[in-house]
Amino acid sequence: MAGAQPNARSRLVDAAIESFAAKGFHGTTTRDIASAAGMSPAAVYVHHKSKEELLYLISKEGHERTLRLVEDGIASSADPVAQLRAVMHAFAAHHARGHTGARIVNYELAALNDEHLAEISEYRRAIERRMRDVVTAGVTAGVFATSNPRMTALALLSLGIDVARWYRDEGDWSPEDIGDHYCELALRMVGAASP
Amino acid sequence: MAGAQPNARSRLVDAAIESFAAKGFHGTTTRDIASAAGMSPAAVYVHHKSKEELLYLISKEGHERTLRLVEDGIASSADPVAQLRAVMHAFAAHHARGHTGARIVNYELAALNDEHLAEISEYRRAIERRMRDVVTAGVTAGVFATSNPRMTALALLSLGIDVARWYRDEGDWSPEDIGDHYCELALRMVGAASP
DNA sequence: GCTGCACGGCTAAGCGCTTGCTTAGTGGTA
DNA sequence: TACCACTAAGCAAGCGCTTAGCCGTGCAGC
Repeated sequence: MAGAQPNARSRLVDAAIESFAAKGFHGTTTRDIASAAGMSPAAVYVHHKSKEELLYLISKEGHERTLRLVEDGIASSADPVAQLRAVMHAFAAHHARGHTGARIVNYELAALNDEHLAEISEYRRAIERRMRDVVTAGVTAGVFATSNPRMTALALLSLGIDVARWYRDEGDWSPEDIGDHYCELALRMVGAASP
Repeated sequence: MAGAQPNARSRLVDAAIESFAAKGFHGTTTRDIASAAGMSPAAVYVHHKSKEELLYLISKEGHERTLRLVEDGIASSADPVAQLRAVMHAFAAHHARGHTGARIVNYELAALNDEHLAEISEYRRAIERRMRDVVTAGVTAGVFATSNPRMTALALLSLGIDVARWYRDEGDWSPEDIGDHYCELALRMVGAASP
């Protein structure tokens, strides 16, 4: 019936993101994904090896983007205060704007197979390390003051990640609003000197 | 073979908590639950109406406990600073200690049916209202200072909830450690005067 | 104190359906 | 004619849940 669609593969990925985010990996059937992409169930397997690999693809892409975003924030300045501001703003706004994908990235790790999970965990450790480094750099420089830099760094990421859980597009706040306020919260959490 | 077990019903609930937390509601089969409780698949339906109702039971119990915990923290004092300290300590420590159940409470809402979800959502709104009231009371009293009390209150709950996602029993920190540090973070987030 | 039997917790077996995925083939393009 | 994107049909396995019946227990009648 339909001829070749040049973007069928990515349409399937988009459909999978929508479905996994709404119903979870195990709550989504390959038929859900196919019909959300406007194709027959078999089309999924023309373009992708398995349902799990589709999840891995989404998870990997999402983690890469998040790591890049954190690294860009750090690279934007040599000052820990400015770094934290940049990272937290981008991180929180991203988890609001991209909450659909971010839900999969953060809440469907257990559905990955062992090999894929090991690879994805590496990204997560890298992200945590980057944030920890920003906080400890600020403490060392005397511009931050916190009794437990490691837990504080984890809490900063945790706070940003959880935005993906509660954020709604129809809500009162834009991703930008959230980025702004979370910036203020982050600076307070690390005990940065008041402006 | 086996005789009557007086606690079979609650053993099935415990098994469901373990299974749902580890593999998610849709990733868990009724056979998983039964065998984790040391029973045959049919035993689940002797004591519970359906798999969904088992989830509802766990979710309701968990939400009740969380709401009570927040209310107890507020009732412990008339001072917003002391109230926030009590609530945040209990809330964060609870999400660490009870991370297994808390994961179901916070991440499996979408698997509830419409009627059950409506009931559970009422609990969540009540919890949010309580936290918002503490923050606004502090702002009104002049002991807290934040540019967006509503978002700050949501962030406080969000921070506590996400503990359930990342906390591991084998980690370096006890629930008490987390309660202590999250207290400090919370007071900073609301802009409480330094001690 | 013993027997017979109703009761209720639990299981073996399996029903109808859905799952992830495969196979064989169709139809448009070059 | 060869190719490629895609589908119709369906397979084996696993799903939530039901049914029929077993077995240990407790109690009425003797």
